[in-house]
Amino acid sequence: MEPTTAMPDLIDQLRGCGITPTKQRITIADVLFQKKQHVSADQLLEIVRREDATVSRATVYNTLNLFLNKKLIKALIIDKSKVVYDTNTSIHHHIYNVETGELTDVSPEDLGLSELPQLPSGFEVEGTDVVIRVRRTHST
Amino acid sequence: MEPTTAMPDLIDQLRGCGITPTKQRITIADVLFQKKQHVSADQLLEIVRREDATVSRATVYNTLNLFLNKKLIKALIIDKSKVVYDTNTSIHHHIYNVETGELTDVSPEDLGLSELPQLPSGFEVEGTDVVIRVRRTHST
DNA sequence: TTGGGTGCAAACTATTTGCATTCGA
DNA sequence: TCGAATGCAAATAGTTTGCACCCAA
Repeated sequence: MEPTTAMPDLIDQLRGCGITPTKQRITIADVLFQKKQHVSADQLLEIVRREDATVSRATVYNTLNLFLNKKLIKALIIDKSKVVYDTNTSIHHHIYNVETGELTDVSPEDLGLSELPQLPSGFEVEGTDVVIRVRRTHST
Repeated sequence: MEPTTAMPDLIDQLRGCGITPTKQRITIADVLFQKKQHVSADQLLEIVRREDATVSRATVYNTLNLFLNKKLIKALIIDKSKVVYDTNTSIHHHIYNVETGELTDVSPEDLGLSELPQLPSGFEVEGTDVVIRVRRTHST
């Protein structure tokens, strides 16, 4: 892979967000947005290193935080010490298979969560996190 | 406070759950269920130590996990590394004030989240976590 | 009495940070 | 070139664990 010469779209996108497109950041962005999925920092580090073995754990964390600040990704807290990063930044929710760890997106409409409770006036909703934990019904 | 002689209800409740009511566990349960609120492990340790200075951090964690297993409390993950424990074990959701850290309960009815998305058959819902993050609208 | 519970400190996991080196523009 | 970005390792925060001592039954 030749990150600096290849995938100019990705580079432009980063630049457009005011992010200096370094080799590691491009590789990380490539993995994140290519394999559009929910990844933990550790999984991300592992995958990224398959493409560029020189990327450090610190850089992965720094880059994730950078992308978070720039709203390129969302952090998703699934469980105590189980954080995954989501490249889908539109409003949506999640179904979490507690047995397999599999995560599925749910659109707000499918949730019937159109109506929020009336908040005390003077407050605004910053975001709503919904995680539906499911498991396979065991016919045991 | 004389935990072993006072509050026999609490002791009976613990015993009823198959929990040996030790001095520390009674104090912790007292704090948790008296000040019916959402507390972090650290806050809990601090409050508990005001009643009994000899309680160790490890015991607080061990007891919280014990109570969790016995379904006496629920863990509530609010933010990356921000876990609070909730003595309200009925189905309900939360409004989180991101500025003050204040947590408010919301009943499922108030959320209009009566309808869950149809899951693939063979799955059952284990639980649904909803956190609505709010902030005061700044009239700046 | 005695096995489970506790306190302490060390271990562990996930993440952040300080600093010297390297790289992009 | 030169400041920003990186890698490394050490630091930090939150939680768990091993082990000797202690206490509830």
